Amino acid sequence: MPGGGADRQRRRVGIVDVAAAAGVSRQTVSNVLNGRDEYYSAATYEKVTSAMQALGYQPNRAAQTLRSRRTTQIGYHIFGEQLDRAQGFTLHFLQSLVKAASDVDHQVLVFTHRRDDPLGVFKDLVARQAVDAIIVSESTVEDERARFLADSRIPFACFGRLAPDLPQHWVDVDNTAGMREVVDVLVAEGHQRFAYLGADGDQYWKLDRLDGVVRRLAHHGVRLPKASVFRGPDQGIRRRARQLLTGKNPPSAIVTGSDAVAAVVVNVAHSLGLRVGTDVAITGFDGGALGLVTEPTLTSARIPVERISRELVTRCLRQVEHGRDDEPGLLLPTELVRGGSA
Amino acid sequence: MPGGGADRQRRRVGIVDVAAAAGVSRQTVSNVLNGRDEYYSAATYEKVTSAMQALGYQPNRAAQTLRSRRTTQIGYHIFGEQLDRAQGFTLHFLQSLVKAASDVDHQVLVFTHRRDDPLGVFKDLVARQAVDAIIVSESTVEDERARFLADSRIPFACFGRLAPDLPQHWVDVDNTAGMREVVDVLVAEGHQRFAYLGADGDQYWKLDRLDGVVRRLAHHGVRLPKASVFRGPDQGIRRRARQLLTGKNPPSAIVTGSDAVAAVVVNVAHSLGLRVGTDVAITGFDGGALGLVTEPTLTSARIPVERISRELVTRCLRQVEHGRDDEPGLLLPTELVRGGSA
DNA sequence: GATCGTCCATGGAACGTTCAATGTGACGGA
DNA sequence: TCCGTCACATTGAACGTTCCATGGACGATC
Repeated sequence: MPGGGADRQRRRVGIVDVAAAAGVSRQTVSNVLNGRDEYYSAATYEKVTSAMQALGYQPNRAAQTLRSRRTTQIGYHIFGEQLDRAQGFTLHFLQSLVKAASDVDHQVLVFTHRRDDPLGVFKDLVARQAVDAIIVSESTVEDERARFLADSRIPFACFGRLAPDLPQHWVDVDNTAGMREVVDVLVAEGHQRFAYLGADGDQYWKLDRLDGVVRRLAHHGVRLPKASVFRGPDQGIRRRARQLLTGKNPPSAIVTGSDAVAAVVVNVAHSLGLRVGTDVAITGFDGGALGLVTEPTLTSARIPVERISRELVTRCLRQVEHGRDDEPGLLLPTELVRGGSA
Repeated sequence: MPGGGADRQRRRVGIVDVAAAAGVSRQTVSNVLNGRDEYYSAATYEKVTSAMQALGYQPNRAAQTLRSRRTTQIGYHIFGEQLDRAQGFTLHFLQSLVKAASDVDHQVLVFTHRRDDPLGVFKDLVARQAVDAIIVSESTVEDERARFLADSRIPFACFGRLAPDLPQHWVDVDNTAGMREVVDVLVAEGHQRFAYLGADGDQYWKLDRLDGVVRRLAHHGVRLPKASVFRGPDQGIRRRARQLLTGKNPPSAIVTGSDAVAAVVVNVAHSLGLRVGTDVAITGFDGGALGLVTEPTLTSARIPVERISRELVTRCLRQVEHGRDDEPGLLLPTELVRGGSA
């Protein structure tokens, strides 16, 4: 093999190349890389970083992970079936999660469960060192995924409050308080005849929202008749909204459990020739993009998605770093968005 | 240190432990793991797999990646701004992508670009060995991301057709053909007065859909007056739909550019007291979940999301394995979904 | 009986990084 | 002079796997 084209397959530039170029040792480069500033002087920092720049060095994550046992990846569990109207919200949340993770130099790995072994993936991902921690959304109070993760001592955080006997690694929205604000606004504007429409399903947050409305109205001394409350699928919502608005003594304000439901109700009201915001007030819950494309825009309780993502990521990292996290669960307030619909 | 609690920090079970338990060498275990069946007998396969089972062995991905230079991860680029109605579709697509990837033992890493350096992330992910390949959706014909990836010799695949001078690593939907089918159905049912409503934006697929409608109607000898064509934002759609339906000589069929637009138009029609599917036909494009929650369900051209995801992943893996892929771009037909709206 | 090919299996080295321990020179106090 | 301390820098080993070259057994062929 004489006369060979030497650099037929050039080696990737690694930490040793940087070390050589900067005239220091491997470990020093590593220290600079990991910001252990008590171990190097300002002068060496300069030498090392400029050598990195010159060589176009990028640390190899596989090697870092192998040695340090940290992946800088967070798993996000996404349901395979989620085909309802919550899609807009879910995507928005995912986007903000990716953003929040990248702000602390982490990536998001999206995964679904296998049908035959719903919980297996969770453990596999960690065992095989694909992720450091897992974020679960739409968790229930007695979430089996959370329980499994806790039992397996896998760092995790849930979007959705957890039962007291579970580790309190959760962040959630104060649905009751959010509805309280919404009701207060409506009452302040003089509304007296209310109705509530929401999606079906027994998720606690759906129940909480209704509950918040009921309680707050009671507090104001306003009656919410049984017949004016309905939770069901989209078609049912549509039918019931029409029924309510065309019946005798129709509600002047319809509070709904989500922006998606509100959008449907707004359309029904339009179809009846009613001016939304004037003839009838309609409110939503979410405060996402959907509320901006309806006409008029929705008055709603905005869920602080960005903050939630940040907090979830923080909770994960604390567990990864300290092996535990004693921070209690976090209940975040919503922010009232005043649109034209109320 | 006598009398020590020996297993205070037990070593993770690795390939050597399996080898020892099975009475074979490391490499043999590795061969079994990677399915190199020409290198081991059925008997050793048995021994090895049962040893793995017994020890609960999970291969360490970091080590595998480091040595083999393969991550079994695919990057998916997601826009930070995507706040329009396409959210439902995007999430659906992501789900199917995760599924398609996991069918070939790969994971999906979701990432966004940094505002200051939109293309940097693409290269970084590959250089740092976070992903093997990248999937780009909503690509334009002259997509700069695609060009960058091609120049950087990074394996990739686009959802959206690419210019001929770019590598043809793309899969797309035949929008024109899809609309052809839709129009054919409407014409067959005797419709003569048409209108077209679609979202604004100059993405080629939006133009293609309109184009498909125009051409096919011409083919049938049906006129589509300029005044009956409109592309614009949601509010504009709503206004124009009302205008069309209440004007003199209203269209009997409204073709729309997407299920999202169709849903809006359906609502407008409802609001005017029209029976959708009887008084006026309305069609969509996507065939996703949205078309099922409207009432009546939408007649639409279904985009074969699952197939698209599979093909995209396949294209990526071919490039990763062979260093290249000469397969041409793939234009997939839609599938006509007959709902009650037409 | 030497040679070859096939089948299965093995051990050394390497992937690129961080951990853990050790070294060095300067400085100050006893 | 000796020792301890501090600030900075270095070296050997390890992480857990796959690549690569080689080895032995066995049967077939010359």
